[in-house]
Amino acid sequence: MPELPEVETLCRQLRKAIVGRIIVGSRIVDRKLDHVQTLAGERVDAVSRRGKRMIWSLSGGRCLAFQLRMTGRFFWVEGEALPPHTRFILEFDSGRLALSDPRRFATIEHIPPPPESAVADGLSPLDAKTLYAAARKRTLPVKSFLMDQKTVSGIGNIYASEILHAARVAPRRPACSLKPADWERVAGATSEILQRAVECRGTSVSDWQDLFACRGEYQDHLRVYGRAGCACPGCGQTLRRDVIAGRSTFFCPRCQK
DNA sequence: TCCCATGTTGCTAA
DNA sequence: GTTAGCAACATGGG
Repeated sequence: MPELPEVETLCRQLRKAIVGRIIVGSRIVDRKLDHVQTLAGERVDAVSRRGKRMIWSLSGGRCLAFQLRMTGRFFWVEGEALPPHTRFILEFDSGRLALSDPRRFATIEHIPPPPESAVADGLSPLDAKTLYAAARKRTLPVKSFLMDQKTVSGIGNIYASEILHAARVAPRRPACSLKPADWERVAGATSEILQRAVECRGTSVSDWQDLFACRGEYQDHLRVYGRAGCACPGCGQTLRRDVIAGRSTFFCPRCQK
């Protein structure tokens, strides 16, 4: 799915577009979403985010939680034409919101207001000591550790490679083998990269688009993702692609130790 | 035709 | 208990 920066981009845009507004009507296009109850008459009181999950607080007291997974996108629609692969439509008096999702992996859930989460969000400052402690007994590759959402939420496949390159840590190292100094660099790189990516409205390596169908710009700042065979921007060594836990992983074999 | 894809879950086996 | 590996979900692009 979109990773944290892409979901954060949507949250910021949606806050301006729909918070305080009443849902006039909702329409389910994809029967996989038949369980979503009617939303007509509810007001959207807040739009928030937990990692890659977006949560709307509704005036009725409940919340709607969206997981966009791989290809879910929200588009603001002012004319008649709906985007391709529209699965769900929400109508406001100011316009319509379409959930488009070619692969149909996205999920929508009605949930009670969620309690405060114990998991650190990738956009908030991370504490290196907490990461070190959480990884102490974990032998899985540090890249998988960063992506598993249980310690830090929001990091996906693209940003995991970027973060580890910036922190000069080899992705296959067991999580428990990182020293406190390594975690300091990982923590710093995570905040820095995710914040930059939010400022760029995400990464459009394939087809990511924001609420207004604009591409992000962080793909112009990627240093390793998708660049196997290219020179490492740090040292000039040829970048490699390996598969870790079934996912493409890009790294520099010289400057990442 | 084959392989790949920004995610998550659940199964099996080591 | 932990982890690796795989399949599943479903579709489109190169």
